[in-house]
Amino acid sequence: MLHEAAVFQAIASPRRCEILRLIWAEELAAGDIHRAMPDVTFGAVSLQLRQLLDAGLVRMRAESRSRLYRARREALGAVGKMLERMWDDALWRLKLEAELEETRRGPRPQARRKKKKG
Amino acid sequence: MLHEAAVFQAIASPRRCEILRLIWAEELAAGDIHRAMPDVTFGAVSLQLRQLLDAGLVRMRAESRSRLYRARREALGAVGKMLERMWDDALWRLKLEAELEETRRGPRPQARRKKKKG
DNA sequence: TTTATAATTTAGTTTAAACTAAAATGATTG
DNA sequence: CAATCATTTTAGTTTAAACTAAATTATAAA
Repeated sequence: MLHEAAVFQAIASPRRCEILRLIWAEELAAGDIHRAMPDVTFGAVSLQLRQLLDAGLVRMRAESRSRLYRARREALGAVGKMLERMWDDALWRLKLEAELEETRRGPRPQARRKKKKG
Repeated sequence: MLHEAAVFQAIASPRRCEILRLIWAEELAAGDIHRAMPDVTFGAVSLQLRQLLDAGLVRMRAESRSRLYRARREALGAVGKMLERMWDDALWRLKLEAELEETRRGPRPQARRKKKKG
């Protein structure tokens, strides 16, 4: 297991958390990660990836011209579990927000109705 | 349970972690906390305490002129467990370091000897 | 070898956090 | 009430993190 202080420091940045989330379940190239966060430069993403790598929170392997990153979930231990819960909560919030939006466009149903799919 | 992002942010600072450690097992007045970290001003300590309070990581109660703080261990959940482990490790490191120091002043004993007290 | 692609690194800038010194608050004592 | 103590708050400074733009490295394709 990693030195917790380093882990806390690493995940304190929303940017690094977002990167971790992106490469939590799949391996992505640095460029893919950057495309998912177009509000910053490629350089900025690369620097954060380096920090995560130095902290031991992600793995990297070179494939042809690309460098593929993925989270070292096993190294994150309990912090990882908490990140997952946080991300799940975010999804839940989005879902909730969508439902709230729906209610704003029509009368609030008495009881939960089966949603029409689509 | 608290919003994890806020917890991560709060514990990312070594100063705030140190404060949490001080008030983990006992209630301390702001002034006591400051006396334990004389490298910063009272004002600085007070500001960090306010952050911890706003983040919901500590409780405060006023008693006479003092304000007594203590960690809300229950609110910290798994992060709290990790902090504890981190602090235990620190103690262990100190102990180890002391033993190493001892070996530098004399021949390394074959097996652990009972320490002379004082 | 030249050109293009993928990423990293560097140097300098912006931004935010932590801090200090001093002023303000609020309870307690004389 | 004034004086003191414990603490907080404010305004301004220092320091560190994140960022950008541009230069650099490394791989692959033409």
